Amino acid sequence: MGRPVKFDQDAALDTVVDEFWRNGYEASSVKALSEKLGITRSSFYNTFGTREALYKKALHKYFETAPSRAFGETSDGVSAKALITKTFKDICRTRAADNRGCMAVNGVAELAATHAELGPLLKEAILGSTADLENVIKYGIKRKELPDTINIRATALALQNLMMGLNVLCKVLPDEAELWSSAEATLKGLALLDDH
Amino acid sequence: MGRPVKFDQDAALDTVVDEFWRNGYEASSVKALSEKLGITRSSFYNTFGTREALYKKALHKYFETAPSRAFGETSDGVSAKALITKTFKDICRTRAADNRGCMAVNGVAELAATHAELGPLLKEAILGSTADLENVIKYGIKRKELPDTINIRATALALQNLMMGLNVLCKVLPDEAELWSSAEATLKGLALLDDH
DNA sequence: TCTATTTTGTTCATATATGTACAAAACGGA
DNA sequence: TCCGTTTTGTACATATATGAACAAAATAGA
Repeated sequence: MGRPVKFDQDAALDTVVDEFWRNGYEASSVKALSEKLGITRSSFYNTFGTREALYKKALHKYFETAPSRAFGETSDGVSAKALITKTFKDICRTRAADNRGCMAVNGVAELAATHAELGPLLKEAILGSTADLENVIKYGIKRKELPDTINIRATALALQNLMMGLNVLCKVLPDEAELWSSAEATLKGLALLDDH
Repeated sequence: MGRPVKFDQDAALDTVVDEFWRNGYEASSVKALSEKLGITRSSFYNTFGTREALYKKALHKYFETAPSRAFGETSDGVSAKALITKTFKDICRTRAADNRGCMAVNGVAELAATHAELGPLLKEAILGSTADLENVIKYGIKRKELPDTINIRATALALQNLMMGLNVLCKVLPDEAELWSSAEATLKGLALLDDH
C-alpha cells in the first residue's frame, strides 16, 4: 500500500546520529543531512519530521551504544571497582579511535545555555548519568567493597567530571594510552581503581 | 582625519567575547553580532574583518581573564598545592556564577573536529593549558613539596580533565558547593589539595 | 572652503535555511 | 484497470547568511 520508500530508514538514522555527533546540531542542517543521505528534503521531512524531533531520536539512539550505559547495569556480581575501571578503559579506547567525543557532552556545550527544548533534555541526560554513578558507588558500599564513609555525591560528580573531561580531551589528544594514564591517576586517587 | 567611529570598539569586543562564549561560533552570525552591537554589518566588517578573524581576537581577549591563566604564573613563592587549590576554587566560583563554561572548551566541543582554521587554534590552547599544569607540578617537585616519583604528564592531564569536566558540569549543575566538592575529592585523591 | 580620509548606509550578488504546498510517481488491493 | 495511499520531486514563500561594491556622510587639516 503506497509508494515504497527508496532508502534504508534505519541506516539513515545511524548516519544522522553520526552527523549530529560529529558536527553538532547547528552545523547539521536539513539540507546537509538530506544530501548526506542522498534523499530530498521532502523525503526528509516526510520521514523524520522536524530537525529538532530528529535530534531527540538520534540522542536516544546514541545512548543505546554509549560506553557509559554500563554504569546503569550494576547487577552482575561484578565489583564496583571492576565496573568503573573497565568502563573508563572502554571510554578511553573508544574515544581515542574516533574523535567524536560524546554526543551528549558536545550537545551540552553547544546547546545547554541557549536551546529551550534540547538544552533541558541534554542536561537531564548528564544528570541521569551522574545518578547512575551514584548508584554504582552505593552498590560498592553495599558490597562492603567501598567504605561507607565515602562521600557518594562528591565521588560521583568527580567521576562525571573525569568522564566529560575525557570526552573533550580526546578531541585534542586522540591517544588511548595518554587518556587512560590520566583516568588511571584520577581513579587511583579516588580509590576506585581495580588493579591487578 | 576621517569620519569618527560611532561606537565604543573596546566595549564592542567585550560584547563579542560574551556572545561567542555564550552562544558559540556558528550561532553568532555577523548579522546577530551586528544587531547586538547596534551597528550595521558594514561597520562590523570595517572594524573587525571576517567573523573568523574576530573569533581569534575574542579568544585571545578571553584568555586575558580566564581563571586558568593563574597556572601560567608559578613564580610567587606560593606553593604548588596552594596555587592549584585556589585556582580550582576560583573556577568553581566563577563558573557557577554564570553558566557560560569556558570559551575554549566550548569551542573545542563545537569546532575541533570540523573547522580547519579555528579547530587547531583551539586545540593548541588546550594543549598549552596542559603544558602550564605540567610546569606547576614540576615547580612543586622543585620545591620538594611534591614527590619526584609523581607521574607529571598523567597528573597534569588528570587536572586538565578535571578543569574541562567542571567547565561542562557547570552548565548542568550551576552550584558552587557541588562543583567544589567534586573538585576537592579529585584534588585530594591526587594529593594536590592544600588543606588548612 | 576645499580635500583627503575614514566610517557609515545602502545595494548587489549569491548561497543557504526552514517548512509548506501540491503535483507526479509507484505501489497494494478491490 | 481503477483507486486509495504513500513517497517523491518540484515549486513556493520567507528568512537568514557572507562578503563585496559603492555612494553618502562626517571629520581634520591644508
